[in-house]
Amino acid sequence: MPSMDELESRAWRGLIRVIELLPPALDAQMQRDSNLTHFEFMVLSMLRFAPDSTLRMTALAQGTNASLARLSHVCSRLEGRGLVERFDCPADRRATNVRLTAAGNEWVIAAAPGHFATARALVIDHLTPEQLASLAEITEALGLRLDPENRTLPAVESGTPTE
Amino acid sequence: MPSMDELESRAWRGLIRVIELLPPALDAQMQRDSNLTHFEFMVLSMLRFAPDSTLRMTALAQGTNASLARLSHVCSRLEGRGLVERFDCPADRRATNVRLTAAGNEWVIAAAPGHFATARALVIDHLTPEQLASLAEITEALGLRLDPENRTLPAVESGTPTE
DNA sequence: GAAGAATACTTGTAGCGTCAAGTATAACAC
DNA sequence: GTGTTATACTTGACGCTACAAGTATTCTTC
Repeated sequence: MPSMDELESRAWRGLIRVIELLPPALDAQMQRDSNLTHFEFMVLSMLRFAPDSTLRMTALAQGTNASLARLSHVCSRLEGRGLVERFDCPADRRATNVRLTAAGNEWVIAAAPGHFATARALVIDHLTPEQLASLAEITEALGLRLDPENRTLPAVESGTPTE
Repeated sequence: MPSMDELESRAWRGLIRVIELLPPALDAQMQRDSNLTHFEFMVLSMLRFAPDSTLRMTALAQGTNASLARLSHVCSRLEGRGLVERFDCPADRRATNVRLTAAGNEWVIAAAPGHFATARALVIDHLTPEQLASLAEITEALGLRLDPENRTLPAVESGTPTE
């Protein structure tokens, strides 16, 4: 029977706990201070640093670890609020581009400091440089394994090796 | 302007990635194999190891890192499926107790192996013992900070003894 | 160059979680 | 005892995400 030893169990329960508590905490701050979801903030942030503040839906979905359906809904809302705009991609007419509007740009810029402060207050400031290095290593390893359908990383290789 | 250095940024992005991807992955396996949410599985598991398979709602909420409202909804569904039953707590009539039914017990027991296998396949098997130790340390530190209203840790001070 | 397959989305529906409000009991103050 | 406050939930409405199905292009193969 597959059970866990003490160390494995501690790590697992700790991870689950963080996973249950961190997202609501991030959303709460964002909602309160900027009327945004944490995910919406990520979307706007990615656009902000993209060339011409524009990305294709697929690229944006990959960059934010989200499904296309989820992103589509979110973009509809953001578009309704005037923070982004969508237009057909001239190069590939199946695709649609999303661009940050001027209003959207101002909105992210205003939201960013609070977000970084929260990231520090909730996570970064409580870890030593060694722990930060471990966390980066660990989460990068897990990220590779967790991406089920190659949604989130540019498909550098053809396949994910399965057990 | 509070920004992040390279190491902080890697750790943060990695953590966010895991947080976005792991919960859906856990839910997907549970849903497919046992028709349960990962959270529902946690609820049933906690009850399974509680004395008399019974816990008060508050204790159960703390143990699963959830709000009382969320737990209440979930228990209603589980009760509807006959996996748990609720009854008034004789010691404190404000409180309600939740008990695992026989059917519920069988259901968790059947679901557990698949869950542990998934935990291994997605997380544990990809980490060295040192990384597991780091992860336990890190997540426990973060967990302490993340608990907003002291919901999730047993209130050691005021004491919530069962019955 | 036409059929079939793959890609890139969009949309509708259903389910789960959060928030706000409500009820009932207990504990405390005086 | 009585009034006030705190605790322990429950419930209803709303928002967000997943899933499934649908549409419109592009690619591939022959």
